[in-house]
Amino acid sequence: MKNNVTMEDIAKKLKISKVTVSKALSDKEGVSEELKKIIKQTSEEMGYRYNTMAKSMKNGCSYNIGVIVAEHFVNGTPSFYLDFYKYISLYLEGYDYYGILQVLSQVDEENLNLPKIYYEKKVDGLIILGQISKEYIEILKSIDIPVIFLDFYDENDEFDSIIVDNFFSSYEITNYLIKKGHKEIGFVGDIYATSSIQDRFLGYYKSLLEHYIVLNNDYVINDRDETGRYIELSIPKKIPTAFVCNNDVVGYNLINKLKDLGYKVPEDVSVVAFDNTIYATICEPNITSIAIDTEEMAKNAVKIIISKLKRGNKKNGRVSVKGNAIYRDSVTGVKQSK
Amino acid sequence: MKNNVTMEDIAKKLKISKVTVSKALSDKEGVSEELKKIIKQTSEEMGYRYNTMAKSMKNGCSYNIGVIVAEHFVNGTPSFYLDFYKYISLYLEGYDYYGILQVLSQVDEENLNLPKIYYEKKVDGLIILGQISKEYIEILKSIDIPVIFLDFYDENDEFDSIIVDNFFSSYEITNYLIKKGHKEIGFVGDIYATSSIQDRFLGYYKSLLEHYIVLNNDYVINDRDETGRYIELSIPKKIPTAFVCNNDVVGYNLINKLKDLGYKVPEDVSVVAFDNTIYATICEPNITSIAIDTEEMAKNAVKIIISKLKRGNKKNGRVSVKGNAIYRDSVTGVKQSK
DNA sequence: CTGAAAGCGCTTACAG
DNA sequence: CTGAAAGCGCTTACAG
Repeated sequence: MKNNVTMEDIAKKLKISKVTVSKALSDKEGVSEELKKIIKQTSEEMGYRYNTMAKSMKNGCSYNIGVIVAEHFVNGTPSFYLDFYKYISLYLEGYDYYGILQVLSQVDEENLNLPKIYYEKKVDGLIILGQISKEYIEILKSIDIPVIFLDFYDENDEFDSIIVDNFFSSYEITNYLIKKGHKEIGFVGDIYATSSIQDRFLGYYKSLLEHYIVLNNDYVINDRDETGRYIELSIPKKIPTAFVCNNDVVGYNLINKLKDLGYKVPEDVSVVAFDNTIYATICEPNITSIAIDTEEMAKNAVKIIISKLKRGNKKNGRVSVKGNAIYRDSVTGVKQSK
Repeated sequence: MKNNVTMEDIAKKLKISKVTVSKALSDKEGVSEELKKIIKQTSEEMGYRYNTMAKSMKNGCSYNIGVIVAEHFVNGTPSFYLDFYKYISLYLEGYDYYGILQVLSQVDEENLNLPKIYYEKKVDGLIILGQISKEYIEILKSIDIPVIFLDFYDENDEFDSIIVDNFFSSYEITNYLIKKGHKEIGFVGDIYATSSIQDRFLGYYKSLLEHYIVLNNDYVINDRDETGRYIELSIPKKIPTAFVCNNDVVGYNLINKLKDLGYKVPEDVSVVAFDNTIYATICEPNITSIAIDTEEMAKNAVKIIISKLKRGNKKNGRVSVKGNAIYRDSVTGVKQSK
């Protein structure tokens, strides 16, 4: 079944040495153009397939990158982490590398078991996708191949990471609202809940500051209780003309709440949100939302890990990638509003 | 940086031969328990990691399985094919195999380029995820490693495949409706559009037949035009007490349509659908829907490809995996209906 | 421009 | 129970 044509076989057939075959096939110098052509042709005819593993043995690289994602991120419904992985493997291919996905089970994470692909030298580097426990980060330090984080960073900054630029994305979308004429702008989200909500709040705040708009605390609405469950939104009597919501679900809830209250979106109130999930599009009107730039982030992750492999494991620090605003129908200029 | 402890190093330290080390570490016989223990311990101390590649070289297996998915299936929003992939890599690990995902670009599919991972002998087998062109199937035949299809099958049955049992799933859910007392049951879907809709229709029909319920053609409602776009559903004057919808989106549309017409769901009309997507849960009421058993299908795919690797590339034929009904609030017994 | 030799880190017979 | 030898399929110096 398996064809096992090797360079040796080609060499024998052509009565030359396998060294020459090797050189010709990998376009190294030291073979006449003539011979090279013959070798390549014969190789095709014989159905030769390059054996990456032999090469790997020689230079001790597997040409694989492990992508580790904690179990709870990919349980249940299709996760956008798998979308990250898709782009990772896509860009990896451009460097002749391949991705090996390994789901880190709850048990392995708790027991601090390093991934099997590491112990088996299956991979030359590791991309950690999403958050993992502090303890696990700690043991990751003992690993002797490059490790980077994607969509997460460790507080001690020992590992390079690629993260969403929540701050800047929020700043930009708030700028956009202000450019549209809005001056009374609210923010929906528990600013103590997660660091990403916090950054989104801060970006919103910076935009206000830059435009000399005073932050009105009545306009900052909490969206969840201590357990993280969403709560009924309490809309202030005097309502702003626009809201920045920390995610689509909240945007969706807000819009429905506003409609119940008799407000029109976007005529009376404009709404923007984050994440560009299905909630942005099942909502009436469809919500202008900031999409995480999964592709750009994955591309950066690949670039960084490859450079660590090729040019030594130097520090790169954190790379922030801002989102893409997807403009839809939930925003209007404040002039036309009435 | 790279630690490069080899068996040889362990052997030297212990002043024994690397053969013995090899045997001890892989629990082969021919080493005294005593020595084995010492070897294992020393191996740990020295931070030895097994080099899979060397093993691979010896027996010519890469211990990787390629998973190929056509570009258009994973473009845009998170795809459930990536969910398949997650389970594939999960189950593969149980066999000490790993998955390498390769997205087959439109261009490569059209030009009939075999995956790079095949040419580079990176993988011992291929799982094709989702539909690919007839021409591509044809050139896949020239491949000398096992190839199987997941969620797709070729008409000529040259490859083993794991598919959704649309027929049986539909049959079961219709039985469920009948058990609930329904006798007037409609079907929503263009039965000429795709083979999966057809199978779902046929399963529904079989259930009717078995219960001596005559198929009423007025109850079979088309849901899309020739281009595949969804159309306005034309509800018959005399309405059945239940509907089987070929997917959630259609179920969602149907329910909204029924509500517009003044019917109550499920009080007046019960509705079931397929795929268990978000549309089933954003709908009021939430729709009872048949979820594709991604995990079971992936598990089967892995089992089959591994067995082809180990026990020779024998034919397995088609394996159908039925879905899991997720019961929600869109169905009620016909007795209570009024 | 061409090739003989050594080596990457294991495992598999085969001897002792 | 232990180990010397050969080999998996390449590539990398080094000679000629």
